[in-house]
Amino acid sequence: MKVTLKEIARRAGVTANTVSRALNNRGGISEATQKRILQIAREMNYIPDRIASSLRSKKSNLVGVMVPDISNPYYADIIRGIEDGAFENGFQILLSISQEDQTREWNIIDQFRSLRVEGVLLMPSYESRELIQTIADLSIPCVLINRRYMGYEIPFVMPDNVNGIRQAVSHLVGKGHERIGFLNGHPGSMTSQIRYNAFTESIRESGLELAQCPSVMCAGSYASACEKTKELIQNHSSLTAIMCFSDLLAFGAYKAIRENDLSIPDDIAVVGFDDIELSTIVSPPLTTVQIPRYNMGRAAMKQLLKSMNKESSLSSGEYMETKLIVRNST
Amino acid sequence: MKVTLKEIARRAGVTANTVSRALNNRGGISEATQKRILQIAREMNYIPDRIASSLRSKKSNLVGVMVPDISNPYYADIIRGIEDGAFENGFQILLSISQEDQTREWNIIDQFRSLRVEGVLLMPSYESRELIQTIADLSIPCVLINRRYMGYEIPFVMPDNVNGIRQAVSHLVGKGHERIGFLNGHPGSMTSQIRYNAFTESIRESGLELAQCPSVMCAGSYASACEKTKELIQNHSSLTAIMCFSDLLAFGAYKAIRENDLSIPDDIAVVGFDDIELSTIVSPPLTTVQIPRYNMGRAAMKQLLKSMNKESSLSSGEYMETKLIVRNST
DNA sequence: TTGTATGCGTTATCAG
DNA sequence: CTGATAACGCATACAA
Repeated sequence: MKVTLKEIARRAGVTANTVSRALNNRGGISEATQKRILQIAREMNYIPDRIASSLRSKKSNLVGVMVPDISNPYYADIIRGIEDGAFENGFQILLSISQEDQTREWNIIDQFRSLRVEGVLLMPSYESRELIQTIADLSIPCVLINRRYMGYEIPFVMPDNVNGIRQAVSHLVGKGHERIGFLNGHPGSMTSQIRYNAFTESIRESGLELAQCPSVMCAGSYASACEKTKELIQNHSSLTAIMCFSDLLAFGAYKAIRENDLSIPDDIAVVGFDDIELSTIVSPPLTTVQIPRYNMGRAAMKQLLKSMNKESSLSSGEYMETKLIVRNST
Repeated sequence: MKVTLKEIARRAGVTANTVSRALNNRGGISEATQKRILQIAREMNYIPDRIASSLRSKKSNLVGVMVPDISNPYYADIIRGIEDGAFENGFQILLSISQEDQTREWNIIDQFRSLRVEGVLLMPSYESRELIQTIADLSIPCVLINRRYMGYEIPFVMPDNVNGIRQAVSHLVGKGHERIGFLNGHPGSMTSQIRYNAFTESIRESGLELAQCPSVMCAGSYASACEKTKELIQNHSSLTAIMCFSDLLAFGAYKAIRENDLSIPDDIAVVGFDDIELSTIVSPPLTTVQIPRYNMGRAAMKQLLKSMNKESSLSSGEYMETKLIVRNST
């Protein structure tokens, strides 16, 4: 049978109310009785019923986390950061996978609301403005990760893409490269645009000729990266380096370069973005821009807690510093 | 303000009860009123309060899923299967990451109980017998994934490791290999034992001499695999093939083989286990034993639903069929 | 077909 | 310091 406050109260010869105060350490109780009650609760293997507790107190201690794809180690690390942050603050996360599917996203938000989450951490898909608008209208505390939406006063945490690209380009330029290609990601993604702009800007800053630094977009998959890289190097045989939107795409580039009987880094140097574990495993190990994923998760949770406590009514954004990791592909 | 049944009832000129029946399509109501109520509910943007509903109905529609590590794409696919299965049956999953940490595991179980999950899907760490015992004692419907515990009547879903290894060994033998090494995983893991036994058994079945087929264990990481493979090929220079516990370890073996200036597959063939995405990306693409991860997740969910409906009081186990994927490493 | 009364397990607000 | 009482939002049983 289920152990309830009432049961414990009966055994302890007090009322449920007193037991509740003892267990929640809410004071207004003598140390002796509290100790006795705690003892009895332990003996009876009591587990508080958070369903009931939430209903009455209107505090669920739940935070909703919506992530597009769990297979991607990129998100996995962020989630770990979020979880640790939540745990330390007595919150539990409700993790839901949207698979970049808008219908699913709406479902997930409804479920979050239905379970009375106290806040949400979102990594929304490309076009989720309406969703974000709804969240805002409902005034559910919210922090965006990886993306920001201009025109909305919603806090966000994302990598400093611009500086990351700049670090990579500077490195290549420092190595003497003057003809650098850019293998970009999915056309619809905001991040693609940001990184592309950062790339052209960095090229300009370095005094290189943009005309010598062509770029292509690919669908975002390994296979598409390989295909597009082939086009890139066949159309621009003078390229000596390729900057990639992500590590995964860099691996596609690896394949393309190899299949053209060129070598890395001697014929073409390659730089990735993300620093996933795999980057140390491939050969040659990939030079890449590291994103502090775990810390991004923690930072997001921290911001959310602030929002929830209404500490800052002003929306605040945070750009996380990237770091260039030099390995043997450059 | 929060929209409740009562609010809707007031607007519709009925009682909360009637609204409840309308929304839950529970019958005993005229089509006209139901329609009207649904309409009003939609207009008011009503979201059912599952906290309250659970408390009263004693049905949370929640299933707890405990997974050791979310970074591992192996688990990610299983989780997708679970989620899809849950979704189709009106359940939501509560996903928690144990990080193979026992304390955390206990915490997670307590949280599951606290939120009144109706069942749990567990991928427990090496030594969690006590935990499993507790679950059993509480008679919480439960299905284990990847592991089974002898002596407990708990349903499980796991890959057919024995046949998987057999498929791989047969393949190698068919290619003419007679000296096959086995790079095993973490010593404490049950799966390591199973696969090791399956390996020696397969070698015997194939008529090969076990003495020519040495095996080593490694800590389970990429680096440890590399190190142990070096030892293996240095101590047994006649080896022409290595069967690996997992794809990740196979990549460690790749590195070791390369650093010994040997080539894959000409000098040494390599077979992995799991078929993670990466296997197609490395070069040469890895021959490996595919585990139907997504379907394992679905199967586990299916079993759990059965347990929850008490359809089968008998514990049932399920071994999922593996499939050899031949690529260029053999 | 609909309404009324009751309780799920807990916490909040009083009063004692 | 402790107890009595009500309320959270919903679903169940029964009455009308």
